Amino acid sequence: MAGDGGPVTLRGIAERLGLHVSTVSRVLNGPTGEQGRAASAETVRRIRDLADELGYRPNPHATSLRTRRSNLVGVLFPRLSEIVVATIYEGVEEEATAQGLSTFVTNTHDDPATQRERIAMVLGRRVDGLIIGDAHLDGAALADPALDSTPFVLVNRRVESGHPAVTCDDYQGGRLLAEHFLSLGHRRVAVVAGEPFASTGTDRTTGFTDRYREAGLPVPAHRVRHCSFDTAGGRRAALELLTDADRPTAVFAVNDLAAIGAMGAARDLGLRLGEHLALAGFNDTPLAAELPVPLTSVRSPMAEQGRRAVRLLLRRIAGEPVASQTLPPQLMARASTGAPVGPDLR
Amino acid sequence: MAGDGGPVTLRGIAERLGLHVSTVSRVLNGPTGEQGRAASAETVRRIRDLADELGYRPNPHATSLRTRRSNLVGVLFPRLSEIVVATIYEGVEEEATAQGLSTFVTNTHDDPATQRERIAMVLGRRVDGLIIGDAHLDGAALADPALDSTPFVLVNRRVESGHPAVTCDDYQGGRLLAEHFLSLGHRRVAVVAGEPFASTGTDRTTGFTDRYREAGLPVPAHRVRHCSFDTAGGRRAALELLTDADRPTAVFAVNDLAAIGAMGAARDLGLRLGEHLALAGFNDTPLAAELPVPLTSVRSPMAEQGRRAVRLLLRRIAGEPVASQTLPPQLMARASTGAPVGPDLR
DNA sequence: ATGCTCCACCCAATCGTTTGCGCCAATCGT
DNA sequence: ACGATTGGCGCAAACGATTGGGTGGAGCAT
Repeated sequence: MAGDGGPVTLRGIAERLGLHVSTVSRVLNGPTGEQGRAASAETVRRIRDLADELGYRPNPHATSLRTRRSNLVGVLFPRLSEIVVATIYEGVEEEATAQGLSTFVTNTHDDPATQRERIAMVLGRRVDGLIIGDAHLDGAALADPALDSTPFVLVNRRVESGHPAVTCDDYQGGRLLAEHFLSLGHRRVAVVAGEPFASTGTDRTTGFTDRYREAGLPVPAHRVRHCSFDTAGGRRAALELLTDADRPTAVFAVNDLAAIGAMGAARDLGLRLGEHLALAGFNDTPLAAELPVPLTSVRSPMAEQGRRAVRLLLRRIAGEPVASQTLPPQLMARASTGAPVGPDLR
Repeated sequence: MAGDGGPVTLRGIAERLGLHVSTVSRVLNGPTGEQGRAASAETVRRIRDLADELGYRPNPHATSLRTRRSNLVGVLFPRLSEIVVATIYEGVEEEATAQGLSTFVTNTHDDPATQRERIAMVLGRRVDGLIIGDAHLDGAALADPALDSTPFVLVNRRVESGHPAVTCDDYQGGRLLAEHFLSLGHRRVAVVAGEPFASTGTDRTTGFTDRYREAGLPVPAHRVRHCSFDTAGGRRAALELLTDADRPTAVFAVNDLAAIGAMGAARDLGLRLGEHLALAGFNDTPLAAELPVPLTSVRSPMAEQGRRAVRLLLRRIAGEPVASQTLPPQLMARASTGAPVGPDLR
């Protein structure tokens, strides 16, 4: 089909048909419905037939150059190898594809310099907008003046300044878990809090500690431990918390990965989950339920966040007013959280 | 700085300087080194100064249109939410960035129709080449004639027809594990084999069973169970294998996720890992070591695969002859694999 | 003075589309 | 029968960059 001479262009089609390229362009861009007023019904048919006989695909570079619209969006994440992020991205990709957009996705490793560099890079690619999933609470990287001319929305993490974002209601998620721990009778609790620059971690932590404070059991500062979001960080933080003289009976790790690290720490200390120690994570990743001791976690709508972020961005690009959205979390109680046990237990 | 009138173009710079755009283009494209022969030293300086005072970034659409080179590569994976894949992609992205390329990455969910559609999509975006990480052994989706005109390489999975690929030496990895099980004295072993269309699973399986056959202990067909690559699949397959009358003493799951599913199954059956049952995975994902019972696994160089795939693709694009590469795996023995125990145990 | 070589630039075509405008013929109204 | 519509297309100018081919003048040797 596409055999002949190089890629099929509008001009190629026009010449074969003895028409002008502008006519062909109008027809091919016009609505598929019978009547635009692009050309006569007969001509329309001939053009359409030849176009897909030849497998014509418009050259996006030419189109973008002319229209100043690239149908490209840039997507920034700390690291795609984290399942939560990857799942959000799946939602982004799904919706973007549905809307005829392509995405440039890139890992910034939460490094401010890389963030700036990558923002510059996608902007250089002339994206129509960007979806930022690695924002730091202070919004530093977003202050780049180059961003003034390109619309963007946040996803996954929000920012203090209140830029439009789609996130899980992390604060509420933290409260849910606190509620759960309280109902189980845990009074001495701790938080593996993740990175202080990520709203996911801080909001979950705040929701949790707020609820505990309201219950008259404020969580002391030394029982809130910041750490990296991975297993290694969770492990270290948990180790410190659990070797404390006054060991907490329940630990909330602000994501499942950190929780798994905490499991490792508990194992090393000879503590059995659900018996000696209650442990909960966040995000309800597919692993949580399969672990030897199934992990209590808070389910957050990840792919949905991604889909909504795309739609939000589209509205921003269209110049419509937009507001942030938060999606409701859901508690998934499992065996890793049980009633507290007395200090006599070893 | 970029304040004034719209985006900075070559023409804008040329006009301000009273030069011709072609001169500016040559200077800005020329080597940074003092002496091309683009223009006088003085002119070069003036152009460079103004260009970065104004924050000039060439419009990639215009460049691509003219040069027929997009510096874009398409990347196909089954699903980015699998950590192995995501890690390979990190390698791809790192190297691509280093080489001045941008990537379109997309999830095909191992669905042939989606694969074809996505290939068409990235081709439509006029990528310079593609990196395919979701190939099926039969190479069906690669037969698309549209692919004839665009170079591509495989990563992660190879294909029967031998198209250039960068993979882990999965066969060798399977053998390593068989060796390990043999040295521990396991004679009745089983394989959670993953999807039959993915070379990763089949090669690991074949390596494993070959080694056992060589040891005079062929693994019967009913002890090799195909399943999806996720925890659910691993769980189901393991459940079937472990409820067999003649229960195997050791199980090799061809990836860590399936292994975790198998852990769930073992847990449900009351089997303790490393005591009643030896279990091993593949890929040595960061979780493996942190699990309550640390999981024996085979480490495969994932990011390195990605980096090499990019370099291989670049050579292909340049028209150089290329050959497939396999990277050596490495056994990481941990507590989940222990010596076999008699049938009396419960 | 003449012819040559270089240097430092400029010219203009081109990549493939989009889009405001204009033109010609057929049709319509009266 | 004649001016006014209108349908159906063609024209040409963009969009921003690259690149093969000039061109004019300075510098040099003869």
